[in-house]
Amino acid sequence: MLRSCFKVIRLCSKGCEYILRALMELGGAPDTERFRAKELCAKAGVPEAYTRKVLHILVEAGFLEATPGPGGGYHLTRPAKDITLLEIIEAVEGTEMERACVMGYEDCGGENPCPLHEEWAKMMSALKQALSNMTLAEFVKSGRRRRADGDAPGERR
Amino acid sequence: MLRSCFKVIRLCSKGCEYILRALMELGGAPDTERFRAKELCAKAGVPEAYTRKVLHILVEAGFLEATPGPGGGYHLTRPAKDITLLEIIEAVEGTEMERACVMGYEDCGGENPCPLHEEWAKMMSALKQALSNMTLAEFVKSGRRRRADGDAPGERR
DNA sequence: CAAATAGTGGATAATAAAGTCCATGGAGTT
DNA sequence: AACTCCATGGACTTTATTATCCACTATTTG
Repeated sequence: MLRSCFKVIRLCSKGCEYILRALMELGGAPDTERFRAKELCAKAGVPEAYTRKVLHILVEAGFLEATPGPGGGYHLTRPAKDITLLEIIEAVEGTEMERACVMGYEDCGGENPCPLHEEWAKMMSALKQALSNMTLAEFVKSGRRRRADGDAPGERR
Repeated sequence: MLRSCFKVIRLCSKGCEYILRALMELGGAPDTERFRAKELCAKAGVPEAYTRKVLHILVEAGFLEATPGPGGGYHLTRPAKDITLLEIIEAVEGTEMERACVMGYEDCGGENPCPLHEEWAKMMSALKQALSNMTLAEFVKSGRRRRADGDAPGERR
């Protein structure tokens, strides 16, 4: 193995990972309740300063609305059951994710696919399917089940 | 999107990408023929010095044998049709790839899975399946089809 | 209006990954 | 033995990603 070896096969960047972990902590009434970045990040055990940036992305993308000042915070602009994980991930990571060639060819696709193109395309399609089938509401709910099983988040690595 | 934004959803590291691209250039008689790192990397359009490291990994892993000196180079230790892509990728990347939690939880799995654990596990399993179904021989062959379609490798990004 | 709270934005630091360089050493050649 | 070819190994540089800091602005509360 290469000495400085990677986290290979990643669904998404750290930033995206963090926002997912944070959102998972939304808790009972994710639709209406306001939450503050500080608290949420603390609960989720993710770096606040960094995760804030991602929260801001979600504001710009229209998923969240931000209110400054005392009593402020973020809240969802639409019900959690109408937001899919795919939407969130794509908002954070961009939508080129499925376009990138696994083997790094710039021109991969169409009549000039890399040997893995077909398989990878299938894979990505299944992945998108799965992610678009899971709503934020469901996601938060299974997160709560997780916590209920007794767990401290903990950092990877 | 986060400004300095990643290549997300990666099958593997650059090093692994390079070795795949290089191996794809093995050409007609991948079983017997010796090849030199320099030529292969040039053909594949991948950075030689870096890819050499990965070649060496494959030597240590027993896939390749290296012969120094004039007329030397590398050659496969077993027929290309008996080597799967999964083997190669795992040799380069290590086998922990499927163990890593998508959401970055260290303790994900078993009775305490993250909300995406199930889906991701299915995905990874399908991926491994696909990669273990493709032999290096087939891989090289489809690579040749690719080149025949007229392409210059080109760098990503 | 002042004070406190929260998000915004930019600059910068730290870490990890990718990539390069060069000296070393083995293997054939003359 | 001297020379050349080619893989090896380690140190080093560069770039990308992750992470933090701090000054700034908006908004509510007293």
